[in-house]
Amino acid sequence: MPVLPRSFYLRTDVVAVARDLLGKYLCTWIGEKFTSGMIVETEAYAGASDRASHAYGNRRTARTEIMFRIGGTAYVYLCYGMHSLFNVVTNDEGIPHAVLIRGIVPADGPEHMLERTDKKSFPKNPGIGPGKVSKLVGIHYSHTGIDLTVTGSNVNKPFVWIEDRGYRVNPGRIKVTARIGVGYAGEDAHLPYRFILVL
DNA sequence: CGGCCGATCCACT
DNA sequence: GTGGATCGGCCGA
Repeated sequence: MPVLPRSFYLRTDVVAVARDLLGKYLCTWIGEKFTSGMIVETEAYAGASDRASHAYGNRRTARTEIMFRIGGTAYVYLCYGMHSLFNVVTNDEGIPHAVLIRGIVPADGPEHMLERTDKKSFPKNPGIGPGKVSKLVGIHYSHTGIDLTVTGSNVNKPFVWIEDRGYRVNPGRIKVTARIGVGYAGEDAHLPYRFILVL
């Protein structure tokens, strides 16, 4: 399956990248297990000019440094002390744009996902919610910085990448809303930067 | 070094 | 609809 190339992530419009990630497949080879899910919800974070972004005003810290890397890098951080949230860095090196992956529909390796969530069967929407996305595919905040354009499966080393499997998204099925949990961002809290693929 | 709070989830009522 | 879990990041002293 075609892995999304560097050029996909290098585009300058982070909002367009967030929209285009709908229908793509988030894949991981972690802990000797392969799992994947189709992306159905994303949020764009426009870096320096976006009050909701961790990198607002080009703020650099040990954590946000990853956001300044070249597009196609994974930015994963811990939220509420217990959830690893997975983001895709976009744009050129030095421009801290990112897309938060908020929801997936399980595809490959459902048995591993059930094991990771300690369940016998899937509930209604098992992969909706950014914390659940990471839980299902095995992503941990220690995986921040991984190169998303490199894939692999046969050594004991974590790999994370995104594939285009040819699923064609009907634009009429994309719902656009404001982002979740960013009330502190003032006017930027209302920006239409959240994309949901209604199946 | 202390303290506050977060791009959340789930069990329980 | 509500609150508890649970801890790294960040800021100010």
